[in-house]
Amino acid sequence: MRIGELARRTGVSERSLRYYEEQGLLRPDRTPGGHRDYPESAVDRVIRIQELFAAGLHSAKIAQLLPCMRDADGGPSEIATPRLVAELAAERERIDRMIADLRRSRDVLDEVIDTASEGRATVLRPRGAA
Amino acid sequence: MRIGELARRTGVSERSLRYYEEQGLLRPDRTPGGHRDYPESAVDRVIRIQELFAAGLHSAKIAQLLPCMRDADGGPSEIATPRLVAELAAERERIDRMIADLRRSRDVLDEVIDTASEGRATVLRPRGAA
DNA sequence: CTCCCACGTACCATCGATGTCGGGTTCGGG
DNA sequence: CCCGAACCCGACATCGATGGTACGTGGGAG
Repeated sequence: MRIGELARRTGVSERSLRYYEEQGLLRPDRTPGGHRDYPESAVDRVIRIQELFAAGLHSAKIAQLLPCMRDADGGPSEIATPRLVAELAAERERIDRMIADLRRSRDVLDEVIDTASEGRATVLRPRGAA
Repeated sequence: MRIGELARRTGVSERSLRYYEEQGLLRPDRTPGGHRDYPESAVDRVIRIQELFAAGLHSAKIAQLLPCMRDADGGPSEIATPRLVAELAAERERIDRMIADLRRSRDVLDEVIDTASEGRATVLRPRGAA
């Protein structure tokens, strides 16, 4: 399929798809005229790329990681090197820490939201200075 | 305390502390000579600011949020407006989605790491909380 | 009074993914 | 053949927090 359809089906802009290719994350064929021609599997791949970006991985790391992932087509086409595995383990721990941080921040937001709810009740039923 | 000590105790650069002030997140007193003079409570406050930044909140929203938080000094100095509460609830959901995404990405990394480990000698891999 | 470090302000640079713009080319239906 | 839509490419802009630089000043110890 061409870039327009892939953009529509993934929700990712054409600009970003070209950027992904520039970063080595996608390698579409080209029509004789030079237009990009993506296989069906590109849809899943783009979605996975987006997830990894959301996890804070940089394009360079994703580029190393992608060939080691189980593709929709079958098994991984490459096996991660020990060095890459170490880096991924580090990313894994970073993600764990990030999840913990996010949980704390979420709790903070909950506290403020709760306090505001109580405050509103207090406004309706004043109880003296606090 | 002055900015250098606060930077040392929080691990946040002086540059960032000045930026926080510029964004209305900190309002230190000034010495007669113009140097910033922070209260002891600024340490906790800066740490909280960092957590909120890590959660993806922008400085403007943190500026609104901070006065509504329970301070080390006592209760919140302000109560969140309904409008702010709505925005915070939206942030809360965004954080929830982010956590879910991060879990998925972590699983992806685990899969790659596992695949790489198969066939090799058993590798000790930290098994964090699921 | 003099040092010198810590501090002040102001400004420009950086990172990475993405937006945007402009000008040129390909494609496919009529 | 013609036209408009879709595509290509290259280059510049953007966002936000932070780093870094340059240059001037406060402040405490000697």
